[in-house]
Amino acid sequence: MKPIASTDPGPPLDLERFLPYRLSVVSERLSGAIARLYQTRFDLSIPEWRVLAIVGRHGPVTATEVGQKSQMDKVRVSRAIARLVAMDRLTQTPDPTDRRRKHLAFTAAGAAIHREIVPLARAVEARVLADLGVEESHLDTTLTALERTLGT
Amino acid sequence: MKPIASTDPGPPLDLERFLPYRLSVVSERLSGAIARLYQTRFDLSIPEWRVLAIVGRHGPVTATEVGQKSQMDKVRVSRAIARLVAMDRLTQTPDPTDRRRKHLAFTAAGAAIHREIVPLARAVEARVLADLGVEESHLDTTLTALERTLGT
DNA sequence: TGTCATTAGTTACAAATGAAACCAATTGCA
DNA sequence: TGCAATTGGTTTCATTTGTAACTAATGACA
Repeated sequence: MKPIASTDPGPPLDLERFLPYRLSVVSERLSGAIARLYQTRFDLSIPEWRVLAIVGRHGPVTATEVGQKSQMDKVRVSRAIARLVAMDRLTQTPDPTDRRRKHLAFTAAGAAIHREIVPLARAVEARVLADLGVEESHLDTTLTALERTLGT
Repeated sequence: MKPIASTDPGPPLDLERFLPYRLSVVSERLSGAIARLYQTRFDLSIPEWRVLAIVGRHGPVTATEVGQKSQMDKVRVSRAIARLVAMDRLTQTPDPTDRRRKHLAFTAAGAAIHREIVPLARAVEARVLADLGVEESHLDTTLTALERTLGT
C-alpha cells in the first residue's frame, strides 16, 4: 500500500485529454480556417466580421451594444469599427440625444458584403455539423451547458 | 410563394447561435481563467504551461517534439522554452548525435512547479465537469468528433 | 445650477503572436 | 568526398491584442 501524500500529483497529465487544451485547439482550428477564408476573400478580420453580423442582425447599434452582443472588449470593437468605416462599409451617425454614442449602419458596400458572408458562414457551419455525424445533435446542448457553467 | 434567389442570405445570422463563435467564446473564457490563475500564482503563461506538461508527461524531449505534442508552432515553443530556461525551470542539453537538437528536462524548480500545477489543472477541469452535470458525459465524445472533423 | 461620478469611445503603450528570413547542423546522393 | 536540400531552432519584423490612461458628454444630486 502506497500512502498518498496530499501533494501527490498523481499520474502525469495528458495534454491531449485535458479539456481546456482540447477546447482551445479545436476552437483555434475552426476560427483560423474561417479567418483565413474571410481575410483572403473580403479583407475582413474576425472582429470586423462580428461587427457586421451584429449590425445585420440588430440594425443600427452603438459600439457598446456591439461589444455586449459579440463578447468583445471596447478596444477591439472600436478598432474593428474604425476599419469598417475607413473601408466604407459602415456609417457612424451621432445619437442626437447623447452625442457620445454613434449609431452604426451599413453602407451599400457593407450591406453587400453582409449578404455574401452570412450564407458563407452558414455553409461552413453546416459542413462541420454534417461531418460531425451523430455527435452533431449533442453539440448544441453541450455548448449550452458549457456556456452556462462558464457564465456567458 | 416567394422565389428564392440563389444569393438570398436567408434570415439574419444570430451570432449567439453560430457554432464557431460559441466555441471561441467558451474556449476563450476557460483559457482566460486558467491563464490568469497560472500567471498570478506561478508567473507562467499558457505556452509555458504546455511545455511543462509535455516535459512532465514525455520526459526529455526536443523543442520540435514539444511543438507536435502541444499544437504550437515552433516560434511559440522556442520562446516559451527560452523563458523557462531563463527562469531556471528547464535545462537544455545538446543531443550528442545531432547537435541541432536540445533535450529539455526539468530543473528542481521546474519539477516542483510541475508537481504543483498538474493537480491544480485537474481541479479546474473537475470543477467544470462537475458543473456541467449530465452534459459532462457527452463532452468528451463531442470533442473527439470535433477533433476528427477538424483534423487534429 | 454646479460639481462629482459615470459612461461612450479613442489613444498610447507594452506584450503576445505569426510569417518569413535566418544560421547551423545533418542528410541525401551524385 | 562534395554539394544541394532539409531540418532544428532562433531572430526579425509587422500585426494583433489588452490594460490603462485619456477626452468628451451625460447623469446624479447637493
